[in-house]
Amino acid sequence: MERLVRPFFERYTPSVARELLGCLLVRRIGAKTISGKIVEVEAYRGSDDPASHSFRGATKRSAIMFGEAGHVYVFFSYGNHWCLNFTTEGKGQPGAVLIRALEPVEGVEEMVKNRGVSEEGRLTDGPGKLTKALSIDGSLNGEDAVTSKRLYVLGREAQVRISSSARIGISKGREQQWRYLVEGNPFVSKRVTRSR
DNA sequence: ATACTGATGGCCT
DNA sequence: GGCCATCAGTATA
Repeated sequence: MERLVRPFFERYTPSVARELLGCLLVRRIGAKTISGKIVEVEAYRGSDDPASHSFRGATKRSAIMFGEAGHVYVFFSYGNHWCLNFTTEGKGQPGAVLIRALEPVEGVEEMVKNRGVSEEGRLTDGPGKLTKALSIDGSLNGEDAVTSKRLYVLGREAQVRISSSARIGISKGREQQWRYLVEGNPFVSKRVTRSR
């Protein structure tokens, strides 16, 4: 499999999001490799998307979304969890794809250790869980996934069936069906849309 | 099975 | 002060 290149990310965010499904997310820490197939994502854009961090323009947190596509955007959520995104579109045109769930492929023992659990099940079926499993935190914010040795994405080998829904955990922008899942994959997040 | 809640911090009004 | 791109635990059925 080939690593995803810059032009892949420099497109309309929902298209990038759909095509990230089935790709392999790779995390390398020294000699160790942890990887998983991307099975659930969400697209976030800019001034047309009230659910996005970049809706009201660039802030210290969201500045990365306004920069070059293909970079890692990691933010701290609910005071407890890190969430992983890849930036999209062009400079000045903000966008990012949130990685919501993985199907573990390599380094399962390491994931178990990082998660601090005893069982193998449900290691990466949520955005906060997969960052913990892959040891991803704010120190990777801004990393260039096109050139990084620590965190990158390999293209998919086979076509996947995709279904979509409203995004999870947001109250505005629910009209967009910008959450994408690999149809029938058991590793997608189990939480259902809140009705707040 | 669903429903609610505490933890905990950054960002917004 | 209120609102979150969350999760694990507890309570209730």
